[in-house]
Amino acid sequence: MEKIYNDYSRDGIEIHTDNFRDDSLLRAGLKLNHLRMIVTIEDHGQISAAAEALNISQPAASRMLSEMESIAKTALYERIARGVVLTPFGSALAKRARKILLELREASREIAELRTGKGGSVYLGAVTAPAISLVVPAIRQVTQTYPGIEINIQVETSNILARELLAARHDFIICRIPDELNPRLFTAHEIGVEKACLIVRNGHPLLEKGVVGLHDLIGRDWVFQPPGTLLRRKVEDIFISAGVPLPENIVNTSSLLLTVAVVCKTDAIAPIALDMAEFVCGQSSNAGEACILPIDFEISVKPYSLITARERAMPPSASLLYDMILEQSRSLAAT
Amino acid sequence: MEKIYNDYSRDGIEIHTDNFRDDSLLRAGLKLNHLRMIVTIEDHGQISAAAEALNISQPAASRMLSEMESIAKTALYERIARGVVLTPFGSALAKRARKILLELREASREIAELRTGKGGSVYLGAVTAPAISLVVPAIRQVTQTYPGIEINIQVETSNILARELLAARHDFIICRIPDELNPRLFTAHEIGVEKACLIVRNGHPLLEKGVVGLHDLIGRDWVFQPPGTLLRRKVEDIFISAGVPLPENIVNTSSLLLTVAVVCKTDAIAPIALDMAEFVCGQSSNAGEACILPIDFEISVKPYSLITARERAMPPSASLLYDMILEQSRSLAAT
DNA sequence: AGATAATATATCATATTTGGTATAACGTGA
DNA sequence: TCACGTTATACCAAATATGATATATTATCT
Repeated sequence: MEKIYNDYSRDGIEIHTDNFRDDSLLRAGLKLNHLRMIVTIEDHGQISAAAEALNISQPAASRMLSEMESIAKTALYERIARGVVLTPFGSALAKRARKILLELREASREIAELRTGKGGSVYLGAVTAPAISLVVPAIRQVTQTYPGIEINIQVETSNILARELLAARHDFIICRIPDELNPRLFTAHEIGVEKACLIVRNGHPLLEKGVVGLHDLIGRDWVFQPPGTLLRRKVEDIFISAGVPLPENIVNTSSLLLTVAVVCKTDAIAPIALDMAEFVCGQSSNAGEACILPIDFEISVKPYSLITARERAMPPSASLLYDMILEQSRSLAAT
Repeated sequence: MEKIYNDYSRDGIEIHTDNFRDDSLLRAGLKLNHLRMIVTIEDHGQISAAAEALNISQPAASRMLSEMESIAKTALYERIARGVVLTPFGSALAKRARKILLELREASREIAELRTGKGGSVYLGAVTAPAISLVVPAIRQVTQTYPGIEINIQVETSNILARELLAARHDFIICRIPDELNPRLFTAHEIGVEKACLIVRNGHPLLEKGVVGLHDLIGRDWVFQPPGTLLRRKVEDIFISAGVPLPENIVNTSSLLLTVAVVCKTDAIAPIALDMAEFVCGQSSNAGEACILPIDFEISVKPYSLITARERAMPPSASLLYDMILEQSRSLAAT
């Protein structure tokens, strides 16, 4: 008989697990739908709501939960005022169940990718800067290796992206890990620092100065993102650290388009991500009328990382794109 | 209704996955026993052998496989001369199936641990040196935190341990990754270098010299492990590099006990792992008649690492012991 | 105490699963 | 061509699952 090779070794050495016959949950009759049930119970906190989400009647859901308790030989939930809450046993099982169902979903995805002969699909999110500087070049590369690959990119804030990753709607993300989320949930490789710069319109008076300093910026007009945003606080910190009065004439907007439009048509100064600025100032459009103001200080914001959820499966296509982006960031760092 | 907290965040922010309703394998009726089937087929290469392993008849196994192909909408195996081989689709599914079943087994283990109130169980393997220098101290610590924890340690060579890990019979291992296995299958943290030293009996003539050099060792009697072993090759390399003739009067044995016995009763010199030597020379037994020979060179063998299988689940008790060993190795490195 | 929201249990009907045995079909080697 | 090893299919019986409706029970709030 031809030898069956696993990919454990370089030269085909067979390594077998046992066939899981001793697994008590398996032996007792646990089913995949039980796993869906407990995950849905954890999400909704009510048996009737979970039943609705799973398209079964409430008594059917209740009985399925009782079945699970017989299988696990322990209480998995208890009633509270309005609904149920999982016990530590139930939570432990729900956590595993979620991972199992995610793995199964990735199996579905992988088989679908293999079956269609396409290059597969990838779901990723990125904050704006690396979306442009890293993802776009890597996409160009990967579509040559995987003709027909389907790439889904969400460009959003780190807070939103991190939650989408945890909710398993992304394979990986490029952003920073928000302070209010537990960093142990993630695996992160720092791949860049999100630098910013100031842009002004072509012909702006400050451009005649060569390189400008903080003091040259006093009393000027500004376009800023809303108060509290990261970039804005960073610029404010630079002013405060240097003992320079904060800008006073400010337009507030979170829209990059509006920011650029204002900058092009007025003498306002706007801080934006360096990668974004290089993109904007290189376009042969109205936006091409803006340019980067040479300054004698640096605006660094927090680093961003290539982030996955811990112990999360990734299909081959996503792994490939991940690796390409990582490589791209190393190339950029080396120049 | 009381808020249901996942452990995603520090202050209880709910993040929901969808309820997996779009998962094509799930919708099409995939069952956990299908997963057992395909894993067992991959392991055995024959439907009749897999049927036997799963305690069902051959026709039942054959039909189950056909069912799976209907569910996956693709061919998962093809017949060969004697038995079957998995297609790339089948292999992809088997890989995921194995992970799912391992996760489920860990769920069983975790629930059993929680239910019995014991400290849980851990399966680990270690090569001899760190088994003594790191695992024993960590075990002392962990049994205080987890009274009743059940720890299973296999002390073996790296080749054997790595295969046992891949076969999911260990939670983690401490050894080096064998050259013939694919290192991408593992996650490794280097935690120590397996240093070796020379031992001689108390009263050995060389002890009168204070610190001895390579030239002092010419023409002496030796006890070595068999030709080709790591430590022996390392010592031979040291001699060759210094242009010193290799030892000629050699006893070959892989038995540590025999090695120590010979050293105690003759003027032979033996290289053994430093951690082992410190253990051996500290005993109030016959072995206590040996001591470490002060030498003016160092015998380093390959580093050893704390190793897990990639993307493998670990129960809390195993994670705790893993972390303790890692901490222990950092403490040792800092002194 | 009563109303309300939610869960638990009983019962039923129908469908599905699951294992077996028997045997046909296939692929290979001599 | 035949023998052998292995898989594939047909058919059957029994068990199990799965959903529903009806209604009992529980917990909380007013």
